[in-house]
Amino acid sequence: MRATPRSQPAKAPLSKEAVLEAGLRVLRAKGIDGVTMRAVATELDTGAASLYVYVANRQQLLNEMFDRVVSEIDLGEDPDPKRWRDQLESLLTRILETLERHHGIARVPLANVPTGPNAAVVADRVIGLLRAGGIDDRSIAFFIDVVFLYINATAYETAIYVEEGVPEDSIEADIRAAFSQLDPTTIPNTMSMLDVLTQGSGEARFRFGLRLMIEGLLHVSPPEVA
Amino acid sequence: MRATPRSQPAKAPLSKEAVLEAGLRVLRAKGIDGVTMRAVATELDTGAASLYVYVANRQQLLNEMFDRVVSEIDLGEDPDPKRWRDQLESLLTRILETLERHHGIARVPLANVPTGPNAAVVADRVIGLLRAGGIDDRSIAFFIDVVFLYINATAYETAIYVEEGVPEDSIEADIRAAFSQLDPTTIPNTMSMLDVLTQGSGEARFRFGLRLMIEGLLHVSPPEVA
DNA sequence: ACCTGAACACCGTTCAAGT
DNA sequence: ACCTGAACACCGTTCAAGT
Repeated sequence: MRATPRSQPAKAPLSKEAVLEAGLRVLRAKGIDGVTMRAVATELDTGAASLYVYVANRQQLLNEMFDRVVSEIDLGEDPDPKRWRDQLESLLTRILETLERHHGIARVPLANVPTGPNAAVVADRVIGLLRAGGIDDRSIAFFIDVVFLYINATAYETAIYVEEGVPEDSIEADIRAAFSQLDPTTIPNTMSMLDVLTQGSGEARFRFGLRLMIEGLLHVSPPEVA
Repeated sequence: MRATPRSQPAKAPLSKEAVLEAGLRVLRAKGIDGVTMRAVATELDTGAASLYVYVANRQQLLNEMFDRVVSEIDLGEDPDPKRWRDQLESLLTRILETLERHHGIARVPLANVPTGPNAAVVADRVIGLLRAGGIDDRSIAFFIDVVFLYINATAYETAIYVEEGVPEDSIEADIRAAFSQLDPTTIPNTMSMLDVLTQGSGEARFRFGLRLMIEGLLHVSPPEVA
């Protein structure tokens, strides 16, 4: 049997597509810090140098991976002025969940304004929901910035705890241990509400923050601009 | 002349203190990513291995540097129920400014709950101001989390732009350029408010977010806890 | 045009050896 | 006890050489 091209061990040819998929596989398996050029290359049975034909550098690889992740987000139903608040809160929560499912990918939009097509569509839907709620454009412009920063930071923080292997329930114990090391007279308020401070899941805290921002939007006057 | 210890070239003896100060000098000069064990060691005229007598590892060095930075924050006057909102907004803004003055140090509290003494005192003061405003403890507990996440993420984002040398005014042009690459029919809302979207300084956006959260606190019911 | 091995200039951390 | 050089196991990126 002659080794024709077709009978080769079937190593898939490289392509930007293949590089991104390999990157996402590595992300799922080892988290964002595990996504090194070498690791992605190994996943593709090649050397790190080969990737540079398809991506300019590691940062651009991560940027493109991010936009792929964002494409998974379900935009939900069209904006309905009667239910815009619920729709908005649900969409924003789905965004968070999608980012959290991809350990640490949220560091990417934290590090540079995402300009991929999918991210733009998601942001556009958020704007649409706010308009359905009758919010003025200037407030919307600022709100978008604030709320995405909040979502990304939340997802990134979650990823770090997962990466460090901190079990959710040990955080409370850690915090208590740390506070007990300090001089209680310098932090009287904290000491008098230690129980309350450590209550509530990350999810509940996130949703409370969302509600604060949305409710605030209904009571704060639009920002002045120069 | 015999070389007595006193007549040596006066290399300051190492100490945790000295290591932290060297770390902060490197931070000011090269940003958070420049704070490598080797760079800090060079600053002290020694090798990286020598630092491990005083700090367990790089992460702990950064943690301790962070608490030192936090010690610079001016807590302001004692909480006054008549002016608590202004006091709170000012304090939170001063926290942001202090973090922004130390390029990228905000990545530290984003990566692990800060448990140093100075951070605890600052948080305690924020709690005190909220109590002066009559906010209930459960809302305070969640608010603290949310607002510090917001501040840290804002400071971190600023640091990245500075590190990458992006001039503040080029961001608008970059965003416009990115949007013009996309299919306008997929982002109708965005296209119809492009001007508004790029208005406003980072400072103005940050303060708007703060106002949303504080105003929200006055209109949202306290979170339920299991 | 695409792919590759080797090299360059870095990292954090450990450890045996010195004082 | 403190300090150190060298080594280990990594990085991202470049480049000359191959096909």
